[in-house]
Amino acid sequence: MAKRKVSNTLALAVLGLLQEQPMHPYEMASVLRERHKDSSFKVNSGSLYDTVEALARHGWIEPVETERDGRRPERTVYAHTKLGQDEFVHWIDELIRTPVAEYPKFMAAVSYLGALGPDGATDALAERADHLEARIEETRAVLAETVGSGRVPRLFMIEVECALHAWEAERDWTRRTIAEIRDGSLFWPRVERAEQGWTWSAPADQKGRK
Amino acid sequence: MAKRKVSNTLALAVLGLLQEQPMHPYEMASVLRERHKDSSFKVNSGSLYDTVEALARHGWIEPVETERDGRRPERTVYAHTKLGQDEFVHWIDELIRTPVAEYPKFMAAVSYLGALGPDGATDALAERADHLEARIEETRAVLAETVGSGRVPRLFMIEVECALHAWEAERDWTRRTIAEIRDGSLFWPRVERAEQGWTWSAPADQKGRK
DNA sequence: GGGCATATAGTAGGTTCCGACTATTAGGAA
DNA sequence: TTCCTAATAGTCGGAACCTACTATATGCCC
Repeated sequence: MAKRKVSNTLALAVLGLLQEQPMHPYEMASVLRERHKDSSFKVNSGSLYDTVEALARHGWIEPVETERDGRRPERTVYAHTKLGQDEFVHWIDELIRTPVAEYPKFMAAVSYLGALGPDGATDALAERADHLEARIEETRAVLAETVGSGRVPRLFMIEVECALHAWEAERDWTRRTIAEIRDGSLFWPRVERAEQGWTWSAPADQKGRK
Repeated sequence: MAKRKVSNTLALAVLGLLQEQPMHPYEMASVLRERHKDSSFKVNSGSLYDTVEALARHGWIEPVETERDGRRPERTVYAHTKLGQDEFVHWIDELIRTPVAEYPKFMAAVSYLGALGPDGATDALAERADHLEARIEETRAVLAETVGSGRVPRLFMIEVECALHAWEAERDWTRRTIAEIRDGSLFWPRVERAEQGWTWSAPADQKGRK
């Protein structure tokens, strides 16, 4: 499978918005924020303008007019093309169908959880769990006042439910891990420098060596 | 909180490895792969050399010798510094403690799940669920032959358990969503262009308008 | 013992991405 | 009226990142 011409997912958001109506980049950013889509897409003005240009280069969108309001900077309004419309659907299909490796920062840190020691680790994990809890509450509130009130169809906010589910899972894992460190079921080896590489203490009678 | 000098998590991996012993970049990559850490860190030789250079620039690591074996390219061996050691622990603590926004590609695509239509969506989601299932099985196998056999302490592979948990959650959400689309409990509005913006059909008697 | 795949070690070059900045207008406080 | 802030609209320079490539050495199959 050949690599995508434009791989930034912000491009997906742009294509999505232009399915509805022509827009200029600044408006795209505003609409995305209004609809809470800025939790699924990193909406950064620098990236946005780059992305729009790249999409135009490849013929997936095209400028339809440039307006100027007083002495404000000129704005270029873009519309999607037939090509862009097809690509939009194919891209979504591919992204849903095929999981790709991602490298969340948390996973990287958990890799070296050992470096914090059992107390440092439980402390840091506990704080994370609290932050996650707060974020989960906020998200639930957003869902309640949009989908819950019938103002927005549930399908249009489905990614928020998906994210919510992921955070809940992360919170649960975090809490469970804290508990396992506390009650000793996650054994904490003491690593020591040996003449050749490292040795670590083992839970029962096992001894390991790298 | 001031921004980190080097924010690439690959730098965390480098610091982690150098806590054990001095190494040259190529060896770091090999060791990371050996230990299955390449699922938490994107190990790319180009990025690796850049990252190592950046760490050296900031004084977190330093070159200790350059060797040459026959006519092979020269290799520079690096060691961590006191600064790098402190930074390593602080960085991990921060990453664990404070969740940061990330933008997985799947979330972006789910945002526009509607574009696939109910049948296209269930089809794509089902394929994803199968891929996830396969990945989960593989990961379990890896855990069994390392931690399960007592060759590696569980703490040293804890990030693999964390990832496993996340994938299981994603698989569950995916399966549940497929079921909800099929049985109609996730209502699929038909969106239509109106004179001003868009209208969509509503499940019961509700009507919405953006 | 010739050829081919793989492991070793790193470089080069370009694209993408992002934070920080510019400049104008509108609205309200004082 | 003037000052200050927020909103509007976008630019710019540099860091990060990744792909593709170079070049040597080694093992091994036939």
